[in-house]
Amino acid sequence: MVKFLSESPVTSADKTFFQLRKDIVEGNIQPGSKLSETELSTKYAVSRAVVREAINRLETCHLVERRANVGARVVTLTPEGLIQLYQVRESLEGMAARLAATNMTDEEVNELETLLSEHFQEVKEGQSYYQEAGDVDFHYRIIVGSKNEHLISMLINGIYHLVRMYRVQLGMAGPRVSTAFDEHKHIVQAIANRDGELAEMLMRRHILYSKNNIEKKLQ
Amino acid sequence: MVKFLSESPVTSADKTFFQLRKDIVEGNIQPGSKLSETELSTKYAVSRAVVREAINRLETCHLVERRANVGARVVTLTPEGLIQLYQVRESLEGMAARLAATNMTDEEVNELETLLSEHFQEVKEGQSYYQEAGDVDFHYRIIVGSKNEHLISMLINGIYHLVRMYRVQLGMAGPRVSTAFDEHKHIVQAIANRDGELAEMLMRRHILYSKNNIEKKLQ
DNA sequence: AAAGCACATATTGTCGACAATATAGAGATT
DNA sequence: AATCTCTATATTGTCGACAATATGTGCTTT
Repeated sequence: MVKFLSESPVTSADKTFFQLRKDIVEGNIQPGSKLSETELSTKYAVSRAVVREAINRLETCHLVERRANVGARVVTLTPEGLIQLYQVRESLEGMAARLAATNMTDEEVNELETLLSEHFQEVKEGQSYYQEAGDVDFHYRIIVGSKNEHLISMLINGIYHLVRMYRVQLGMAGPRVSTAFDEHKHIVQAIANRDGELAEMLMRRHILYSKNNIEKKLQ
Repeated sequence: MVKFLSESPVTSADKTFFQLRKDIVEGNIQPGSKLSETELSTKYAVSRAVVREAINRLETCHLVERRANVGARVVTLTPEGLIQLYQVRESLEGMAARLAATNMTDEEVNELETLLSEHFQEVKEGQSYYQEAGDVDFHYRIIVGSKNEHLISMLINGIYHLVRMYRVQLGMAGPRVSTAFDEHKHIVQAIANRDGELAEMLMRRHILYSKNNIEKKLQ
């Protein structure tokens, strides 16, 4: 169950994949830049086969684009891409919230409420540097709480890293601080009331606002 | 644009991937069975590296599950899995229909209407053996018509092959013939009227009915 | 007899080398 | 001068061999 959150690399290809993904998402490897297999294999001190496997996995995350016999490049971010990404995210996370309202155990709901109050303390004390981690954790729990494997996989393996990449590239460390917190609170209330429809609607709005906020930065 | 429909294999790993996917989806390789790398490499006359890459891609389609140092098995189908799959499909294809109503060109809408009338002829003449291909084509066009790359990729690379696999395993060659046709007709009308909300709702119902139909077979 | 341990075996993970392909640049041609 | 062709080079695709790991078998021990 927690396997989605604590990805523990067991194989060398795993480690290389996680490292590369981190480097791309956090901007250490620039969008549009080429991923040379030989270069990376010397850099990370592994064989080319390992790097190839890592790049293949990055491709399925939509973090790199690969052309046969040519190579892989880190995706370039575009305003259209951001809009399309948030369209999908709105739909999927809305669905996750709806399912979570039905499928989360009482204990999981309690933990979500605890997380929220911790979050509240941090916001009150102005510890905005915990923001991103807190926000990611909040969304993660609801996604996992949906108990739908396909949904979980698409969001956590696919969408989320791209979202983070956009945030980093646009220089937005965390989400909108105080307003986002209120939105989180209402979503949790709806889930605690087992009101799936409301939870979905609130989550969709929450993500829509978030998109609008990011779009402002883009222009 | 058409790249999603006409996947042309250029590399040896591509061909192996397509072949394996076909064999799994069409039931030539049974659910739950082990995919031995050495065995497959002799069977398809390619190196183990090629087979490994193909299996990796199958894993990202959720057609096989892999455990490190142990190997890959074809997924086993469960009633819960089917329900979760159709939950996601309902949401995503509903979204696709909504976006298609906005983003399809007039020409694409015309082609969709043409396809539908061809389909109608076939149903009238009782050529139900064209059913599945026609149904798949219908859904494909709307998905591609959404013009959302993420959505297209998730549905066509991920969901659809699993759906087909369930259909084959449950012995349902095509979808429900006559009623499904009417549903298709209404969806196209909504798209032609550029009524995204209605198109989404009708598509969701269409998939819901389809799910109910399959669930009956499961018990 | 059941449980635990050690070892043999088969499978996956990793590696370096070779083959096939794309790209850039020099030279030839109009 | 511009374009085309050919070649050299670098990169990716493929392969077979070796290393590391998991699993099953037989033995030992209680």
